[in-house]
Amino acid sequence: MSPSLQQAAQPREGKPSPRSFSIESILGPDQKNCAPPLKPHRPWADACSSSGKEGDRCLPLPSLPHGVSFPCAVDHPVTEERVLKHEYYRSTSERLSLKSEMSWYKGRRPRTAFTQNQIEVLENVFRVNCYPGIDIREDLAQKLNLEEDRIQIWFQNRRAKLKRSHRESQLLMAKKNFNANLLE
Amino acid sequence: MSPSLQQAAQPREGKPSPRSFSIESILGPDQKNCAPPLKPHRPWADACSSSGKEGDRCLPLPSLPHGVSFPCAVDHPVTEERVLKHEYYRSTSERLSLKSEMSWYKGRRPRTAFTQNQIEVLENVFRVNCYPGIDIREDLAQKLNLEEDRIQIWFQNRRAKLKRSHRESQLLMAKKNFNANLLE
DNA sequence: TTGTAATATAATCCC
DNA sequence: GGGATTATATTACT
Repeated sequence: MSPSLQQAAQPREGKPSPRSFSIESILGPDQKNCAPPLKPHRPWADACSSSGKEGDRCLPLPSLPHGVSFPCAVDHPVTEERVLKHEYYRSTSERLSLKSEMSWYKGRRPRTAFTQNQIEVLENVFRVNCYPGIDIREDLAQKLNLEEDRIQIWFQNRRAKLKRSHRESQLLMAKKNFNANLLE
Repeated sequence: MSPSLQQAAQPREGKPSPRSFSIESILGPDQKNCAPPLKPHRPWADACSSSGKEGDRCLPLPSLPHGVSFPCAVDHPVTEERVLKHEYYRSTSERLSLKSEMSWYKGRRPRTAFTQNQIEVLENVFRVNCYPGIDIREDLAQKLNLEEDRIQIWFQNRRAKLKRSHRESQLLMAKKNFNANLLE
């Protein structure tokens, strides 16, 4: 136990005001049934509500009218932040067999299909610079008629891919060397 | 040379270009945000340098078939040579100039995977106080068997996340109100 | 089944 | 501390 920090929790920054609480009370008894973390972060999803097409079934969003204030000292219900994605998916797994019902389970941006030309340009840029700054990305976005966000994600994934492939080839080489040594 | 993608070329600013690539005119002037440099103290990165065992976290590095270089920043032989000696750019001020060419990042701490329980506790504390002082963090660290540093970073990221979600829901509401006004 | 766009978040840089 | 960005791990779609 650390009795000393019951409420010694005073940030020297003097920022927000914590209340008195003990970690024990938090760590303590029930730490199950607590809050599901996370939030969606899907800006494009609001298109659903205005399109009217499959609007209301688009998101598993709970009540959103949330006027949560940021300095989170007191009463903010983190709980409402989102319905946990995986749980949601799993609980509706039966429905997934029906393709026609799929649409309402997607809280995900529709996968972008890059054209051959777009990929070519991106690859060429990547070859020279795999960390394009914001201005380059914007420029590319405009020229390729893509959102800047797609570009950024693309580079991110591309770097990951490069790294992966490199790692693999390294492994392969290591194995080769290993075998070669055995043969000596 | 890539015949079909000249379209991407838009000489916005003149800058030294590695090659006669048309696209590189786009990315020539890349200033910042390129490769993450190194931080002074990273105990966990020890294994990375020099020793034969290239940690999996240490980036894919110049151990490719010699002569074949990395697709990124290929046109900087000097750089690549330097790269071979980790200590070199790690300790020199020159590393700043290498920054934009260093696409590989060596000493990153392995990503921590928190357990469900750790997250629950952290979330619970966060709900009460999202700016825990050093003493609380230390206590948490001890109780959750984590480094205090992990805790601090967690809270930092958690605050960022909250802020983001708050910002987004505000935006959403604004849009809704906007649409509602249109319908009146 | 594979490849990869998208997502979530820990770690890092820079102010 | 915050903002922006990166690396990384994972998910899910084609």
